[in-house]
Amino acid sequence: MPRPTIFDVAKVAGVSIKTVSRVVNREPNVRTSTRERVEEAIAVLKYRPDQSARNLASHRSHLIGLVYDDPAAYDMPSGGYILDMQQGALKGCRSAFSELLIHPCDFRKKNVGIELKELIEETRPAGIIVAAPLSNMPKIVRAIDATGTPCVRLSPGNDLGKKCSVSTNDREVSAEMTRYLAGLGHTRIAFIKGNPDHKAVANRFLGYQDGLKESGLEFSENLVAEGDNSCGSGEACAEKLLKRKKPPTAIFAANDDMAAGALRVANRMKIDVPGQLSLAGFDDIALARQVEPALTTIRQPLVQMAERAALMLTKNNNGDSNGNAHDIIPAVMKIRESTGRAPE
Amino acid sequence: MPRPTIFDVAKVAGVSIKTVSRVVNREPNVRTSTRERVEEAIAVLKYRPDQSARNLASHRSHLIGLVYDDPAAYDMPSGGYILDMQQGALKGCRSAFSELLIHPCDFRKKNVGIELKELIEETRPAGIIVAAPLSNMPKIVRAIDATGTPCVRLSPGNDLGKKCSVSTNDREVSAEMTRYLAGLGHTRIAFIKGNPDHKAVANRFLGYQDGLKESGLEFSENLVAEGDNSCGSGEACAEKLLKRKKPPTAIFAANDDMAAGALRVANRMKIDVPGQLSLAGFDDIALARQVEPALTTIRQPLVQMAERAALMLTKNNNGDSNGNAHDIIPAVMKIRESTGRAPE
DNA sequence: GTGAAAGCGCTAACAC
DNA sequence: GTGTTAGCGCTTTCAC
Repeated sequence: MPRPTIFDVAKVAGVSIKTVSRVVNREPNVRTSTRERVEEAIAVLKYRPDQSARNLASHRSHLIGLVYDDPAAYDMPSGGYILDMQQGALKGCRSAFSELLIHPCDFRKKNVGIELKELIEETRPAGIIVAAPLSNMPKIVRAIDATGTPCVRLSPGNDLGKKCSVSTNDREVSAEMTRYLAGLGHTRIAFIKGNPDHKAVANRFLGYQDGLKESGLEFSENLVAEGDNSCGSGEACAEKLLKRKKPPTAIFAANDDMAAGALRVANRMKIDVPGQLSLAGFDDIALARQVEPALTTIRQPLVQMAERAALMLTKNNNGDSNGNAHDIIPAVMKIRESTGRAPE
Repeated sequence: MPRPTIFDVAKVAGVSIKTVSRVVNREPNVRTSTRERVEEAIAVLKYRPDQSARNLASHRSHLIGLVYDDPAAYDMPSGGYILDMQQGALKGCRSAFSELLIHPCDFRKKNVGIELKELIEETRPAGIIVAAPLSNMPKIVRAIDATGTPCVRLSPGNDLGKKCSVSTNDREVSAEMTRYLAGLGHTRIAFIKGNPDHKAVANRFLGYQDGLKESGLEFSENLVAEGDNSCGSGEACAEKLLKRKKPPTAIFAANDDMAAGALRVANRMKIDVPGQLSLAGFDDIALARQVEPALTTIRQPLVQMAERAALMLTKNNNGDSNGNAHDIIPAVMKIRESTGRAPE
């Protein structure tokens, strides 16, 4: 039995192929009852549009590109981050009968822009999702722009510009975490900043400062260290912070990898967590639950963010009259075992 | 200027489109002089065949599918495993001007087979790479077979069958690790088995037994526990093992996630690693370097394995006269901080 | 060896 | 709101 075509669906539904096409492509001007008949026929026949035929006829592809920082390019093992994005993007693509093409790329290479442009021109995706921190890098965004491909940026930081974006409330929820730590009685709350290339992560630092202020706590540069999002940098920062004459009783790291690094240091220095030191991260990657004690962190809704981005690209959900949309999907706190009341 | 089609090339070369097609597809029955004329025309016009049109007419594509167990389907956070495979597959695909389509799927669902078959029929990939443990599951392999798509299996265990595969020497290197632990003076070396669905992981248990024998050590069921590859199951197994009246002085887990779970237990029970207990894993995922102390483990060459698989599918490198090939890429031991001499 | 014609399954433009 | 018709750029027959 050959696989059903649009003609088979049309016959079963008693309509023309054009109407089937309209339903499949979610075009307007189809009566609801007609649409339902067609949808039923599609379900009965298990019809799946042939991508090659669509692409050929429409001069577009139904591929969505997902561009992100290549985890193999350096020792940045936030695999969960990427997998979550893929999962969300895949979900969005499937619901629109599109396919996902993954494009890890290393922004440290001088010619990333050219490589990316070539890659896009070769595969002609219908749209591109760019993950942070690439989403806030001019050379990356310009390269995509040059191909004329629609693009949605994930967590581009504050420079929203003309393109669509999907972000989370990094700043607000970071303030919330800081207030939570203050509420536990901590007065010396340190912060480990992330990779400065990553603008959205920088917002977490601003949120930390907001939270301090809202809790009536003084901000001090002595309680801040700058990492690069890696676990190793978290270790280095924690060591520096904990060696201070007045060490912090709580450390809030801009991501979980760095928080995990800080935890390693605490274990090594025989500092009890959360008895003597509270530790909080951001992202809620799998690692947060695998370390001992499990990390209090903030769950970034990456899956939903990426799904939303894919939908913006595949449906025509994208925003205002200029085709702009800047969605915010809120993050939520996950209180686990690594935070507790401040020591006496 | 619109991009040139096969007609433009035919006109410039003074031949029919069929001849151009023959040249492009490296088919026989073209006079050398004709072929050269066509090739020159292609070069002059910078002609690139339109993939969609090719795919539509030929019912094939230049896509390679990578099928693996969906990490979102359960709490199995071995993200590094998947990312490494993707990286390798991507590398192989690029060198053959093909694209990679990722297909996470949940083998626990009753209708995975049907879903997978539909997905393949929709995208019509030129080949499929199936990761373990899916690669040793009849219902998965059969579903792919039913589509007639060429397929390379990654670590399918011992049931090699007719299809191509790429594996590592799980058994031999596990024996090596066991001998290494024995060489450190350990006589009660426990083993945490992995998910029994995963045949290649089962080979690691056989290797453990080989290593014991080669070291003159007695095998005992009391020193074996069965997990499911997850970090949590590693915890449960380690607890069971360490509560024995004669607890082991070394634990070898069939993967790093479970070894990390065992490490959590040791930390909780204030058992010094590696002073009182040595711990070894398998895979060398990022987590192995992020925990404290860093795990002694075995580096599985996943990147190369997946790259090899992609090349088998894209070039015609695949093996013997029956189109079979069963490549083995050896794994190597990574000795870190979690193993040391047996306590007195 | 080479070519002509007939689709592949869909979308686009326009008719009704 | 819905249908008709003509391609999209290529591969496949099969004839020469």
